[in-house]
Amino acid sequence: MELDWDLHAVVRGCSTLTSSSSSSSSSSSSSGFGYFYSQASPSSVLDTEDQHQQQGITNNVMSFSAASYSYPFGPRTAIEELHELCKPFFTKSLPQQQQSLQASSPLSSFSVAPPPPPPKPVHAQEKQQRSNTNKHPHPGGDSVNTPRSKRRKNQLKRVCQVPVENLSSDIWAWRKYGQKPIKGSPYPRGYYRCSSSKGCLARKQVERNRTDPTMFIVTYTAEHNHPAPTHRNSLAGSTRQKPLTPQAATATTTNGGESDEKALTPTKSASPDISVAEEEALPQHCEKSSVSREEKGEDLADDDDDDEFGLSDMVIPDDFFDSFDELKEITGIDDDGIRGDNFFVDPFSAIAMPSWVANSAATAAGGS
DNA sequence: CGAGTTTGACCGGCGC
DNA sequence: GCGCCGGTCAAACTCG
Repeated sequence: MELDWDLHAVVRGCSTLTSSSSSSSSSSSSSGFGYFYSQASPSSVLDTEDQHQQQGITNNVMSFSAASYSYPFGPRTAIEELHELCKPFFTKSLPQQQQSLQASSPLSSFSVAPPPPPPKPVHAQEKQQRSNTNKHPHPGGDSVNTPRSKRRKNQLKRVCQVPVENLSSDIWAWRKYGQKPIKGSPYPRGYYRCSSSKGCLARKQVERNRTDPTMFIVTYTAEHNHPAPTHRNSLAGSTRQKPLTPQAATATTTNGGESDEKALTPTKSASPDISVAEEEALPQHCEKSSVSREEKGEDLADDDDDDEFGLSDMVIPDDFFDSFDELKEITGIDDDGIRGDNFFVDPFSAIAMPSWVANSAATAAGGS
């Protein structure tokens, strides 16, 4: 309504922070990329909403200042770091060969779309669906697969904080299905669901950080249950994107929530925020540490299934590896690992912005 | 015509 | 139990 920011409903550059660092990190707002998982368990932790509103996102988000970040454990390669970060989320359930695959192609995890577990006897989401479908037997086919899930506390959420400059798009096609003003925040929250697959439960919420308008808070809910699209041009919604002008991009990123969204987003390219593969990877390897469901046991089981399923079905776009090559050139990283400090100068922009991605990001940002 | 966005209404979780 | 507020639906609309 008032904002165009939703166009930037893009997450990229998920920082590779360890959970330990998250616990110790305090706040840092700017150039970092933060993320955290909300724990919507019944008893504890504030839900992300509350966190945002009551404490300010930066206090709760593990912000990551790329420029200043340094490894406490001595020289490591980015790949190793990624592996390290991913371990908790992959090794547990990964078959041996998949693990080796991951090792040989570290970034493969970026394109993995851990889908929601297939039908299982007792599943939080399923229970959720059941109850929802019972209560809301929406005739529409869409609603059958994506029942209203108002059981917030049972939802798995992964929250990322993305600086404006790191906004881009992802390989997934997102369709906006709603936007609401959030109490206490001058900026509305946009609601997106995956439009790549009708049955996909993946959703994300995008809102501007009220304490730092230059940051966007992206909350992922559920997982994709299908492989990532192999080519951007196959993404639904991309047709709406218009060439983005730098001015437009600036406007969208700097106009706080107060700006008129419609004015800024005449083309309605808002949501097809297409982001890089890593966006998807972002929640995963960035920090699958905070899963929020009522029952952690279930969480683990579900995650296992997710990972396993996702990897088996994973599709890695050719462009993706091309992009990685670009990254290596840009960062000076060779196959042996990181060379120099520049890798973390803006690791996400590099990783997340391969040429084709950069273009789409610009389109998305501007199109909005 | 298909796919996406906008937007008001509805529903239910959650806090008091 | 009540009310607030977040999440979702779905009709209407826009755009290519």
